[in-house]
Amino acid sequence: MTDPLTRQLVIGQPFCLDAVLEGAQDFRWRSWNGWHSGVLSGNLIHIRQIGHRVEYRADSDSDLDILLRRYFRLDDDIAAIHADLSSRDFKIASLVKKYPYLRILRQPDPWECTVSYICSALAKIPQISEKVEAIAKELGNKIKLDGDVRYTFPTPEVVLEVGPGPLKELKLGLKRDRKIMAAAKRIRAGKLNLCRMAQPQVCYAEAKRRLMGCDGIGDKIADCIALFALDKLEAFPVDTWVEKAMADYFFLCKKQPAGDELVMWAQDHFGKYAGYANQLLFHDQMD
DNA sequence: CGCCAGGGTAGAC
DNA sequence: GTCTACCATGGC
Repeated sequence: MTDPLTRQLVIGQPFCLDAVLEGAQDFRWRSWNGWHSGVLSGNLIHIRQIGHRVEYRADSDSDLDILLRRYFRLDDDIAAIHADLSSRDFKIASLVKKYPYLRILRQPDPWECTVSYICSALAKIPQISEKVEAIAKELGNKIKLDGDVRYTFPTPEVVLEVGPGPLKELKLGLKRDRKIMAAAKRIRAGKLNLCRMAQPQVCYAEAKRRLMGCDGIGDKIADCIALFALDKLEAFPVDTWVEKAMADYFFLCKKQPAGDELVMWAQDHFGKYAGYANQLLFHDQMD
């Protein structure tokens, strides 16, 4: 093992790491000794912002610049996205001004994202985080950086190999253990190819349909996975918070459509970046 | 103790 | 299509 490396990533656009990670829909970031500690694609990474750059430390020789640029979606023209959303809706325009640094992340492991959102049902954010971390600690590999100890997230193969016992013992609740096993089986059977679904040639509708083919994955969880890990920016996850925000801002005097109808209304109203609008509405409710 | 929480499902109308 | 009970655990 080589010594840890310290590098700096040049951002080249308005960016605030603390704001990005605070609003991030990724449950694996921790504070550690003045750094943000996270596990990305099996790498333990420490990051912090220095001026207009992001400084990071990691053990890997692999090109983490590319990984982080993809993760933070620095390839998005965020100014153009904000302009497009603002021109479509007055409320969203005000939220863009209020939270200019909020971003969607492109999570590198759609399987981890899937398990995370299966864990998210009827749970608070710290509880979701604890469940995901418990799974990693139980079945992942230990990784260290400086004095920090974390765990990689186990692949579906590992989850299948150890069988249903370990997840059951974690007492995840609401049949979450069985739902995770079921999703892993669909991946093994080739019925759920998450990596292929992350490609642009697989459209949002197909990705969502395939995700919902899993027992325990409905509209909301499918939209979360599509938005945060499968690069489908028109996805619009409707949870209790977003539903309330929509009722307050857009359906005060009208009857609010339910389920899929509301998602389609949002996609028509907000356009191809509906996911960013969703992120703004959700974050504002949390705030 | 009672209540509710980033959902999903099956069974009842 | 819409409503309801149920699934389980932890925090308040």
